[in-house]
Amino acid sequence: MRTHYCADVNESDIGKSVTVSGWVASRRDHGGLIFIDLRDKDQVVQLVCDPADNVEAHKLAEDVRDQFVLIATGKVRARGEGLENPKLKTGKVEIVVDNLIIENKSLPMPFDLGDDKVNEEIRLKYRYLELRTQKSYDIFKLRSKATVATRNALDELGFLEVETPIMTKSTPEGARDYLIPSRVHGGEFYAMPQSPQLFKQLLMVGGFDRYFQIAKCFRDEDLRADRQPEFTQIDVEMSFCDQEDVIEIGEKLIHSIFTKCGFDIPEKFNRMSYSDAMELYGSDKPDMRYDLKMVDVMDIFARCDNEIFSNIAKDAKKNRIKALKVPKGDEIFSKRQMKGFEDYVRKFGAGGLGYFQMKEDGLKGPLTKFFTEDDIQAIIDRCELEVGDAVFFGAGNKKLVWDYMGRFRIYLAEMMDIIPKDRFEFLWVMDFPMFEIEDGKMKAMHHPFTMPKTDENGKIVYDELEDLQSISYDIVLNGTELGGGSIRIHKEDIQKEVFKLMGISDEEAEEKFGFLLDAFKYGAPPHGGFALGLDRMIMLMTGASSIREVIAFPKTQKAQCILTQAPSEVDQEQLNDLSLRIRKQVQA
RNA sequence: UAGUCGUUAGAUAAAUGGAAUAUCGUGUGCCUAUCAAGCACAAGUUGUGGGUUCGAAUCCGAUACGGCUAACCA
Repeated sequence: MRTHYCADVNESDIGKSVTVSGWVASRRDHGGLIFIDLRDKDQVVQLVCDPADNVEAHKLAEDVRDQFVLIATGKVRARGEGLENPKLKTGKVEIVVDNLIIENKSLPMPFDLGDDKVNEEIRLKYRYLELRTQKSYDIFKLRSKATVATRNALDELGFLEVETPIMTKSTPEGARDYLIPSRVHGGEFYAMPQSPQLFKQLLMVGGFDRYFQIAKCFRDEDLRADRQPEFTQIDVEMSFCDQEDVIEIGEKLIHSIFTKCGFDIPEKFNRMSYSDAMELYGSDKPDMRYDLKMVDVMDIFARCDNEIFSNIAKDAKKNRIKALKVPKGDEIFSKRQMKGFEDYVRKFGAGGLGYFQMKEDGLKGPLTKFFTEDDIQAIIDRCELEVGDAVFFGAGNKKLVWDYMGRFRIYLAEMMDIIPKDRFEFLWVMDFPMFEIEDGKMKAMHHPFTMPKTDENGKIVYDELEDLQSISYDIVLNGTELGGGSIRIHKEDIQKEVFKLMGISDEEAEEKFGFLLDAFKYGAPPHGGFALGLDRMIMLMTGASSIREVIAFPKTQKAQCILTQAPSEVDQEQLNDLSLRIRKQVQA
């Protein structure tokens, strides 16, 4: 049908007859002479309809409107002196149309294509029109490049791509499942996978040695700017490996993907322990593009006259008093702003937010009166304060302090606009705790199949269960959790002990994961792996502000698809088939 | 569920309690070299439903919808 894509028409075609096709990006009628910018998948080429060249084509062009579908044949010619358009790749030439076919018409656009200020609801309702823009095309071109690079890189490293089921078994723990009612087994449900975790471990028992999958995953939790109910994960698992082997594969894969997508990133990434990440940055996914580290000042506050602080400082195990220095903060922020920061951290459970200002004549602030001169000097030294700096304090339960001081760090960085764009800072966060206590219950921090650290005899040893570490790692990019993984438990006795520590009974374990535990009885190899969030990766590569931009047909925060109106009610007949009855909500 | 911001023409925005405006788009007409071209003209249920008022886009309740955030996300 076509001889050229619009983008490919160039000076070497001058004098030749070409056929191009696409959508009208703009039409300009100069009275007698009509110009049409024709766009196909990405680029634009200019058509000229001149009655002096072809009366019929010109007559047809009078009816042409934006986004009509055209097939145009004509001679390529150089644009005259001063008529070139440097903004277009094809700006040095144009096509003089002698045969024009209006293949299809279009209603006027319901919104201005390419105007990203347009309400997202409208853009999503007409998502297919937004996809027609160059910006969208470029995003999905990059996404495609990334997935192809993934397949090539892993193929070269000896990984086998295997598909695992979408209709599977509900596994409690973790996020809420999306359920699929069974017709054949009334009252029973399949679950959609939150990740192919258990299947990939079974593939290791199956002897495939190295597996990967670009896997759709489903989680029924509330949506965020970087979270969708269905998302894509690059899922990787390998046998006979230790942590270093897995990290090496992860770095090779990420390096290969980013390189193929045109980004220059290092081959090896920095590492940080989970506990350092929390103590220094108040986050298990610190953004390393800027500094703003926290400093511990609990010992100094223990000596102050303020009982609130000295009491908090008494329990060094449970509590923290952290200082966050903001270079030149006293010069940047007004006193009013500094007080306003307190409101920000209160939203995340902080009792308050103390601050000092470093003035010419020493440290000032509402809290200084509680400290001796020596201790004030100690604070200055510990925080390395210089004139013009401000320093903020958070005190209380360590998890709370980490959380709100960590958020405050990000908030400050955004406010001061010190986050460099166009930079990729990768970081491995290592040695996550095995368990976390939630409502007095021991919960797996990663998942219950994560290998805890053991001694040389393969025994789990710990003083406090909370301090027991696991062999697990997250890969963090610019403050976003790009993915994570772990070495898995492949021995029955360790798995049993972990279940026991978590308070999961043998019966419960059997019922929930019996198939996996059975499989491990038949020679499970040591194995481990990781998974990378593909959507988030593309989001970071393209600088998109929302994950919805990098998903072809995304859902809104209420988990609806505005385009198809899903979810929707179904026929009574379908419900009967599935042995389901809908309990009607009674209007109050 | 809560906090917060928002909802004005097809789109984006403006409007001290007193005539609803602008830009783009759309339609019609004019125009032979523009670069989303220019000129002229044309078309409006202020999300919905109440209230206060001589008079409401504006003030006050209510409600719907959307964005962001929190709880959730092994």
